[in-house]
Amino acid sequence: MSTSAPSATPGSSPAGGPKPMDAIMSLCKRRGFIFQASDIYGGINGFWDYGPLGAQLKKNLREAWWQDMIMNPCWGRKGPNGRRVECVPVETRIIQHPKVWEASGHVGGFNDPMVDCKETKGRYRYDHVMVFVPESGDAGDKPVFAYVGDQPSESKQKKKAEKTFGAVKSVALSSIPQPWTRVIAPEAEKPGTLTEPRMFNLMFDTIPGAIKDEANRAYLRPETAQGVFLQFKNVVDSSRVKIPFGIGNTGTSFRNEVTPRNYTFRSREFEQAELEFFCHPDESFKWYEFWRDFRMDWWKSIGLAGENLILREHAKDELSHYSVGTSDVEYRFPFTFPEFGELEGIAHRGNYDLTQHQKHSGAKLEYFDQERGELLPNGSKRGERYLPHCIEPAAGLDRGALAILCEAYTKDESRPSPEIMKFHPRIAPIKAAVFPLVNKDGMPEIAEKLYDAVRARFAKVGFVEFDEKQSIGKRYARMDEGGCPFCFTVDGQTATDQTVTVRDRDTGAQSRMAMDQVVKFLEDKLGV
RNA sequence: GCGGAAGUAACUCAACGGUAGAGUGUCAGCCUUCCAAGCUGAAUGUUGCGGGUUCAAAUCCCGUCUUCCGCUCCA
Repeated sequence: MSTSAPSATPGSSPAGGPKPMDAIMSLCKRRGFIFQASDIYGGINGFWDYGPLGAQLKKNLREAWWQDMIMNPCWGRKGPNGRRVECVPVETRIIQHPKVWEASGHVGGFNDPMVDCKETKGRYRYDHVMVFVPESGDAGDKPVFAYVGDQPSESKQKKKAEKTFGAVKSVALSSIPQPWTRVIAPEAEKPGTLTEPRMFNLMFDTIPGAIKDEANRAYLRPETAQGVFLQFKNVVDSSRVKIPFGIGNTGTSFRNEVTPRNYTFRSREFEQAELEFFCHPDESFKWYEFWRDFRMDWWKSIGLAGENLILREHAKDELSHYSVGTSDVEYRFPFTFPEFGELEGIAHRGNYDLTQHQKHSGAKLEYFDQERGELLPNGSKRGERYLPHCIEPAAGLDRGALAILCEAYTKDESRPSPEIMKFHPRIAPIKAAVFPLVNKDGMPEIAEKLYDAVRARFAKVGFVEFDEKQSIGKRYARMDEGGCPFCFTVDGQTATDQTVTVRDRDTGAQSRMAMDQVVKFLEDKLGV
């Protein structure tokens, strides 16, 4: 039988609005994609675990990135220099020397309590803010004037304070009882615009070593990129790479997000897949465009095609201080709809990071390029010494997995199994399933044999399932929710002509094929 | 961080202050020759957690945690 109901468009609900996020989350829990971390203890804010299907889904995503970025970069596409793109991997640690994060700029004004001004949007270090009050210390109902030492606000506020009180003295903001309804912020006009002090400790910290000594404080990395810069010289010295080339790094990072929100989208622990591509400054912008375009194509290739994916070039005033160009690959999540949320940032970082680490570590990180410089009489080039520029495509694997889950979720009420996860076969955690149509007449035995063969061949890329329980309809439905793209069923005809049916998840349509063609069929469909 | 809403079985949800239930799923058996079909049965709950009020709390009160929504934040 062949039922091919019209399938809903992946990526949007039939009405064209956002898909129901609660239904997606419910399915993710029910089928073992995503669980809340420490669920039985009531959960922990900002942390999520993956269940059996989710773990394999994410592994497939990570593997796809590894293959297409490191082992066979850009599917063999030629770079702007007309040559093959070359990349190598590293695997660097979550914990590095604390000075790394000083050099990178991550340790700075963000580990101290800060107060914000609601009127001017100014932000001040709490312990730096002083206040002019009357000499007596009692301002009565009058406002008092906050300032920051050695800033224009100091003299300005002092004048105002003296006009109000006459003789004044200055005290720390922290000595004034909250709420600060009578405090006028440094650049503000109205009183009471300062928030209470807040800690912006973005980075998690820890103390390595058996003895707890503050002097040893180290941080859990907020990005994997820095590990690459730290090992740049070692990689160059040990692996015969030549500029231009990339170094990829994947792994867990931590950010103490102020407000974890939107399911796994803004988690405090998350996994990144980052490539740092080093090139000569003169060629850097071309490489930036190259990577920007490839990364967009890549996300499309694993199933995020459609209107839900966009490439957004950052405006000038949005750029980091070191970047001359940044683009985001963004996906229209149900919870951002109709806006988009970032999946990956492709940043031109110039030579900022290598410069910083060279300065802070004292190590020489320049690259000696023997293919550049004037031609010498002996036929070789003089060479050129420089700090390479860096293009950084930095993807969030958990965000990628979430986008894939959202994109795949399809509700089709016309199907007996209305909820279908339409994963791209390459990413699908379950690759195939084998069923006996009924649990008798020799069918289970034949099906087991087929299952063994398929599993032996494809277990390295995902689950291969065998299911003989309950009705065939329930088994198909289960596979639809798990996102298994192909189900092979042994039926009464199999014993006589060695054929089985293959059912397509997205259409429900079936066709018959020789049993010994099943492995070949899957090889083609799964691309392995 | 602020404001609002919610939290009961794996999922979706019921239950007047008075014995915690249903549907779905899961599991087992029977049946079954292609789509959550049928029959029979089973397991799963300190009602998020901790206090309080009460003879009695899923229910009322307080605290706390988590999730969702809106602000804020997102180096």
